[in-house]
Amino acid sequence: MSSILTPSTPRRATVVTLSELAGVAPSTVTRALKGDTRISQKTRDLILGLAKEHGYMPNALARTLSSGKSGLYGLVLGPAENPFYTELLHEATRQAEKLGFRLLIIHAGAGPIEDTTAQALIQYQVDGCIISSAILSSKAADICAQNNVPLVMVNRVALSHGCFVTCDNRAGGAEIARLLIARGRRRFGLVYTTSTSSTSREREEGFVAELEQAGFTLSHRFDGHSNYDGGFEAGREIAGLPADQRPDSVFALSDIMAMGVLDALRLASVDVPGEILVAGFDGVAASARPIYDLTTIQQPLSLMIQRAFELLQARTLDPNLPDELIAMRGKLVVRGSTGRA
Amino acid sequence: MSSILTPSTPRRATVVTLSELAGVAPSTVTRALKGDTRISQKTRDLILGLAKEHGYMPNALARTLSSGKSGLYGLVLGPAENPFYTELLHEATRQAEKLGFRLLIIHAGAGPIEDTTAQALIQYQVDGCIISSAILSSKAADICAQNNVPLVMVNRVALSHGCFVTCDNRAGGAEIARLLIARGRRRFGLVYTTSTSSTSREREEGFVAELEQAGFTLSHRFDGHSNYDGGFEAGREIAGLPADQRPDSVFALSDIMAMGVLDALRLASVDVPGEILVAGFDGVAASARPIYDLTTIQQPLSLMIQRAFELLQARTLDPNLPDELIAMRGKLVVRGSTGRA
DNA sequence: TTGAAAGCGTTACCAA
DNA sequence: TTGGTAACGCTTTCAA
Repeated sequence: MSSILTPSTPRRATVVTLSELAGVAPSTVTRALKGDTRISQKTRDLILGLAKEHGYMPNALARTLSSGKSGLYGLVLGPAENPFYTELLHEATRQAEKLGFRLLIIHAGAGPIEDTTAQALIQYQVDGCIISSAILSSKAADICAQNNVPLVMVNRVALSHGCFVTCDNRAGGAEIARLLIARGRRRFGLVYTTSTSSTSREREEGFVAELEQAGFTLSHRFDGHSNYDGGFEAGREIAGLPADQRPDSVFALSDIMAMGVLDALRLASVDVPGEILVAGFDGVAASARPIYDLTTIQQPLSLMIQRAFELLQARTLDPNLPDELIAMRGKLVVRGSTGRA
Repeated sequence: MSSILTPSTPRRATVVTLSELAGVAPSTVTRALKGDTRISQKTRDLILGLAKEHGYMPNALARTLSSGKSGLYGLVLGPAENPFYTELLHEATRQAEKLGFRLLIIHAGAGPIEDTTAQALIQYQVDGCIISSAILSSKAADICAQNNVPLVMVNRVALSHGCFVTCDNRAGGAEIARLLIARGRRRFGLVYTTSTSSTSREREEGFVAELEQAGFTLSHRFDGHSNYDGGFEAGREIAGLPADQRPDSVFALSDIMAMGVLDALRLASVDVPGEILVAGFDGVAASARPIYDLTTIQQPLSLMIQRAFELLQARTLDPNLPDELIAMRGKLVVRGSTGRA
């Protein structure tokens, strides 16, 4: 309404504006707005009415300045070519919305996090930060520590500072190993990744340890570069081997790589699961597509994010809480890519 | 360093802190920090030295309060199951980082944007907002208009208020039609979507208009629901038709749906491009995977985002600029899914 | 139940 | 070249 009367940049209503309109003090307006009980019904109604009428919106940034809490969480996202991070983004956004927080995108992509990125966290006074996958330089971590910004890593473990929430990657890797062994497989291929990610290293360790426990060993290793193309390339190499030298089962450390493997095998007319069994890890939505029908370890993403927020919120209230390290067991989802028992 | 000496929540250095340390006025510190020229080399060095020594970080929120610019842009993301939005997120993040802006995730997903979402934009004083795909209620749009928040839609057109940057969807649809016709096709299938998205409607119109111009008409229509599963379902329906009643070519209005179509056809052993040609729209990275090898219209995403930021920045400086409506021509990328000439 | 005033960290403006 | 001070919008504490 008012914008029609004042064509040139109408000023937004503020607490002071409203207080003048209502003939009360600014503090009274604040109280009425946040539902403070000790305030007369009459003035409250008056103020609430004025607020609505003038389309009042609190300035969250000003609030931060005086209250110290910004309601902002930083989000550092891994390379979203991997749908796992896409799903993580969705889930985090959904939950943040419900909790009344906002997410500041700090980084998205494969590269490491620059120091300037960490600085943005400080400058925007985030109440905490969720870091998935990407690598935080130790200097950046120091910056956060010095400025009391709580950190929670999701799907990777923390170096020296910060909480983390992960899947029990070792147990998941072991479970895949047991499944493949139970299916009578003896020549095990692994599509790994050289990224410094703790996550994939743990999955590999769990897998290999379980194999060795059963008296077996890895027969092939392929670098899948943590992405589809890397998986695809691995699949091509496998298909290119003479049939009697191929692995009879392949564990790709993430679904996105497994998808690449499956597509390459399909193009080469190698039958899955007839000739080779394939398993992945993560449980992204695409793994359930009929074309992939991929056996995988499903991460409890929603719960992981929920815990991450809880850790963050707790540390916003009490910065001196010690770091907590949470691991959740993933769920084995057996699908067609590993055949029938 | 100082944090070691003061274990209990060390206070961050501020402009005032530094000014006291240096024995100058706060305004002098501000000037030195932002590289104002008219300041003596000596004081500048002194102040810069102190700033570094004490790990000073400007408080971006306080800055907003007094300068009016937050350096924050809102980002409303469509359902990121569609890799197009994932790529958009990446590109926007990358460019924002380079420009010194931060992105506030306002929404991600299929649902419409609630009014509370629009409120968040106002409350966090964003300098502008990029909206991709999702639907902004007209009330939400009003809220933005009333509060002078510049809006730029990417990949969809604006209702009544706001700029937009899109692909020339009609021209793209027409180009696909010409290609299919040139390949000798006569029975044209369309995988459309009922979402209110202007984008897909335009693509469809361009496609159909070009067909009719050449004396042809659509023979089949399938609702693909804008996602993979919908495309897959459409593909199954197509494969389920008697061979002589199937379309001999299919245009899916987005790559993600086309991928579903291709997978369904493959599972049903329908040969592409032998029996049916398939084309998509968007040019997402996955369309280039050998398994899909999908002919598509490639949107100039990077440039689109760049323009979007430019529009936003210009309107931050001058809120009275009229809305600008930019369309860019996409590039036809011919791949194997439409066969050889 | 309400008011007054100080303070959050930064910038901008007017003086000196 | 620098200083002083008000202002941004909100919260909080202390008084009334």
